[in-house]
Amino acid sequence: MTPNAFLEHLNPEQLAAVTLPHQSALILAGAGSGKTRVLTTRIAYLIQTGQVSPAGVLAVTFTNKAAKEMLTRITSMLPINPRGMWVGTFHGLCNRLLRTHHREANLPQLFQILDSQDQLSVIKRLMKSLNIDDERFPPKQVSYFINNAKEQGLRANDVEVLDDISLQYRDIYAAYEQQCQREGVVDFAELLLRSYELLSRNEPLRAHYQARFKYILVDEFQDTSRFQYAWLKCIAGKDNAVFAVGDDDQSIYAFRGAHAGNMQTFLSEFAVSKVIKLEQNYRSQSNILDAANVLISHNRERLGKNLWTAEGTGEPIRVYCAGSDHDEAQFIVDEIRALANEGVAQSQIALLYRSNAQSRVLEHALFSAAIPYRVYGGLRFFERQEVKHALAYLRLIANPADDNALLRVINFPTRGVGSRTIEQVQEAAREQGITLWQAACQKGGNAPGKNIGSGKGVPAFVLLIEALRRDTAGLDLAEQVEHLLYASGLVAHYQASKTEADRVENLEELVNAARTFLNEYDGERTEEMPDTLTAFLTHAALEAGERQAGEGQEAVQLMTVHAAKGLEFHTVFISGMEEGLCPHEQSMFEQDGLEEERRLMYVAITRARKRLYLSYAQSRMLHGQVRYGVPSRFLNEIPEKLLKPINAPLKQAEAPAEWEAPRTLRVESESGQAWRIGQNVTHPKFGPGVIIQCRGRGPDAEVEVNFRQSGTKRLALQYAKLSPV
DNA sequence: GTACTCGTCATTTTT
DNA sequence: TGACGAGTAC
Repeated sequence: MTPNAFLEHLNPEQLAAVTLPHQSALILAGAGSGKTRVLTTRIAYLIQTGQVSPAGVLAVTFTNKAAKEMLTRITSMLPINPRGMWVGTFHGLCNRLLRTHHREANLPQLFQILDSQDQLSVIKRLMKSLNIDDERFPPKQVSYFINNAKEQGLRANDVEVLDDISLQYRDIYAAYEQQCQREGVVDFAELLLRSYELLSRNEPLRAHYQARFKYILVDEFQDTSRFQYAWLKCIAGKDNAVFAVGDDDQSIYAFRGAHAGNMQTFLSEFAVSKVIKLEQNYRSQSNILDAANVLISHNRERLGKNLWTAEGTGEPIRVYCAGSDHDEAQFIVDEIRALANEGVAQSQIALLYRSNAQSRVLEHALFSAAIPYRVYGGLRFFERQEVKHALAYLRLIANPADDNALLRVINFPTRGVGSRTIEQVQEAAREQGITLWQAACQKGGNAPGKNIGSGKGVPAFVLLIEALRRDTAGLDLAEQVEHLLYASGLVAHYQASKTEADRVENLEELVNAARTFLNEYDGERTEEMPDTLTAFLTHAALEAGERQAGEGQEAVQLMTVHAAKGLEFHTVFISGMEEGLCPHEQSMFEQDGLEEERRLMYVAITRARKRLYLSYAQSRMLHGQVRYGVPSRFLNEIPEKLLKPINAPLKQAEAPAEWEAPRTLRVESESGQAWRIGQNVTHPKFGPGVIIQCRGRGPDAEVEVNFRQSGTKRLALQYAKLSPV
């Protein structure tokens, strides 16, 4: 393929972004503006034109899914081995770095990764052994404290101590650090921190990577945390080009550390002279986009951007006022039925809500109506209890020092190792400064040391693990997993259970997962990851797998607004448009909480291609109590002209004051210039803003504009020196 | 070891 | 309301 072939269908802004010379740039990519396309085409273009070799490309994404998607698209454009490129999540890339340089990073090559669950159980165990009151210091808080410190790049020694409480937190952090180091395990935050320390302290290594990665591309840049930004800055150095793609209006993860302010910082620190806005939307019709534009214009903290489409106006946004949450659900069900008659595929219909608890009523109504549906959320494959048990056996085979894995399965399935016995093993390990496995072996092998426990459980366990290690030695990964499932008694345990028999299926699925993994990765064994088993365990920790939900079949899609980011549907229902729910009341306590809620709403609206429903309920069952709701303020922020109330009036009827020119969607000034709701404009005095209302015609035509700096103003077109942006 | 009760709590979530 | 964790009783 010639470079021209994949540049052909790009619009001018996309083309400019794709073909940008070697310099740092910010691409403000609105919803549905072809962001992934730009990113992947740029990589393909750079390689194809010989500006960089695959090995010189570093691309960071936020999810594994996005990384995979990017690789697939690139390899479909170019016949290259993607292995040379570094494409992955921050954590995935850090893992790769640390495996390659484990010695310099002071880690065992086969270090294991703790997911959040594992981290919490390590903390609980640690606190118990230190006799720390978990009422005064809830383990969840402790993990938050540790992750937070790491996110700021702080080791336990660096944490500022203000009082006894923070002293205690710091001490736990220090003990936790030691413990992880001893066990050869690393948590998510540690992956980042450790690799940052590695690069920042090891000058030759840093120079090596800076010389290598000429082109660094970052997806979803608005979701980077402060530390991730620092990491990028470190690896980019002075001379490399960072191509950051993001949308500040879609920043909805501040609560977990995303810092959209990185965009501004990036502009100044990387001396960015090129900001390209991708504003043409290829997804939604203009009523939907205009609503989104006007809504988001109420946010003050913006870089500014306005979506437009060539797709036509489309339908008005339907607004439904329900008496109760049940009514609301019933209304949605009825509409879905009607849509089905119109031929809309069920999988093209999404029901979005702010919080998971809201899905219950909807599910109930769908179920009663026999409409198939899929709920996204809940546990993921590698987070399931039975899968984690099986993985714990694997981890023990790979690394006997993994105390956490040992504790997970020493008595599962039960083999007569009670809590007392476990305590004795822990005590023996602590006294002698050895791992739990070593302590257990003492007991098992009748080696010198205290006699632990009274039963045969511990020796049996030791023998089992040793047998597993021996018997799986010559097998491939899938066979190892399969062998372990039966030899450990896991399968037998679940088969015998009345309530948990369905877990056997997931265990069998784990064998499939291992086989798939083997097929995909085995041919690509590299020096940085020589051990297939550890590679698989890493994969399981870093990539928790699909959210459950029956794949493939036609079904209505239910999910939170957060989960819907990046997706699109023919029809979208946004339910629960009530104050307290959307915007969520909890968000009011947060810094810039309301603006984030508005962005959330913006994301939700821009998921719809053709049809959008907003519904709210006057009463709703919440926490076992009936709550009476008021329509969300966001409804009022959307121009009435774009809305079509389905039943009740949207607002309380206002006393008709003085006569007002009828509101319209568009007006023309006498010069013939057309103005429409949602349009970006600029005024010599008030600066940039967005049109939120249009009234009248001819010489009386006027518009209401929400200016970024000076708020809402009503302007007569005849006099105002307004110009389109 | 399991089955039960009681009390607590209640956004959003990826790695 | 209902899910989950801790603690207790058999």
